Amino acid sequence: MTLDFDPIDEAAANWRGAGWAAVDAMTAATSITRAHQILSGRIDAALAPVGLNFSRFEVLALLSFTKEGELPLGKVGDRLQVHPASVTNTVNRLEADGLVARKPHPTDRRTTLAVLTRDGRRRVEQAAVALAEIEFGVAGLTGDGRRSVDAAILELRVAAGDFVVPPSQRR
Amino acid sequence: MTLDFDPIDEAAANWRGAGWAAVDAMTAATSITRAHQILSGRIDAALAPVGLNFSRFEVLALLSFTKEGELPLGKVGDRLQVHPASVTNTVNRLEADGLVARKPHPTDRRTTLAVLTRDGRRRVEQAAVALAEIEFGVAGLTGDGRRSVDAAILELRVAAGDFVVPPSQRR
DNA sequence: TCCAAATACTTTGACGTCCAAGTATTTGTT
DNA sequence: AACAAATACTTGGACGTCAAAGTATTTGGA
Repeated sequence: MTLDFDPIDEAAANWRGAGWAAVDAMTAATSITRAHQILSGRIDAALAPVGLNFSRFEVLALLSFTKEGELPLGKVGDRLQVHPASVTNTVNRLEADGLVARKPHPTDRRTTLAVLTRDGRRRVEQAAVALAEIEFGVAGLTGDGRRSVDAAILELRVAAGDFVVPPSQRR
Repeated sequence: MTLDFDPIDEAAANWRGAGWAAVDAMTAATSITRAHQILSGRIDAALAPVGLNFSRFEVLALLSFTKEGELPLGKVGDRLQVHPASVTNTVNRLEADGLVARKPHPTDRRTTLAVLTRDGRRRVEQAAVALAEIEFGVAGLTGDGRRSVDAAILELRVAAGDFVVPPSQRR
C-alpha cells in the first residue's frame, strides 16, 4: 500500500491547520522515526537468513572487537546503550544458539563475562557481509546525505549527553 | 554513565580494523538508530504525565485532523505505517481509557471506525502542548540540522517507496 | 572490623511490534 | 447466482524494550 502523497508533509499541514506549535521539530522527529523503521526492517530482514537480528548482531560484533572476544555484560550494555535486562535477554538467546558462552569474572564474582564462541565468530563475519551487501539499509542515501545525517545527529547526541568530549576530529 | 568518547566513532574504527565493508553506511545507520532511541525516550517521557505514549498520541492526532474525528482502523494503519495488529492493540487501550470509541462502519460491515471522544480530543491537545514544549525531542538540533535531516531522509523514504510522487514542493 | 551503600546481574511484569492464522464480509468473475 | 479472491479486523505467539524488585558481592566509611 503506497500513498500518493508524502505522509510527513501531510502531517505538517494538519499540524499547522490545527494551530499546533513546533511543526519543524515534529517533522524532524517524524522523519527520524520513519527512517529508523525503514532501516530496522531492512536490517532484520538481511540478518534473518543468518539467524540473527540486529541486537544480537551488535553484541557479537562488540565482542569480536575485543582482544579476547569477551566482555562483562555490564560493559556490553554501556557500549550499546541498552538496558541491563535487555543484555541478559539477548545473551540468553545467543547462549542458547551456542554463539556466546557465559564465564565468571576471574576476580569479581558479581560480574559475568560473555565470551564469543568459535561459531559466534563465524556467524558475526557472515552477518557483517550480509549487512554490507544491503549497505545497512541506507541504500538510497547518497554520500552527502549520509554525512549530513551523521553531522546533524552528532549535534543531537552531544546535546543529549551521549558522551562528554566531542572527539577532535570526526570523519 | 557517560562515555568519554564517541561510541559511533569507536565502532567505525573497530569496523575498519576488522576489515569490514560499508563503514559509512554503518555509521549512518547507527546514527539514525541512536537518534531514534534518544527521541523516543524523550517523547515518551513527555507524554507519560499526560497518560499517553507516542503510538497512542499518533492515533489520537490523526483522528483529530479528520472532519468527523473518525477513521477506519485500516486507514489509521496505512497513514501511520504500522501493522494492523498494532492498530488493534493501540485502539484497544485508547478505548479502555475512554479516549476513542469503536463504531461500525455505516455501509461496510467488515470495517470498524475509531471515533475520538470528547476526552480524547482534550487529551490530544494537552499532549500536543507537552510535545511542543520539548520540541519533540529534537532540541539540540539546529534549524539547519533539522532541514538537512528532513532532506536526507526524504531521499531514503522515496527510495524505500514510502510514497510515489514526491510532492512538487517541500518546505 | 562492620555495615550501609553501591554495583552487577537476573527475574518478573507491562507494553510495543510483527507475523501467521482465523473469522466475517464484500468484490469481481464466470 | 455462485464462489473464489480480496479486504478488514482480531487473536495468539514470538521477541524486544524498559522499569522495578530481588539476590549476591564488593566498596567505602565510621
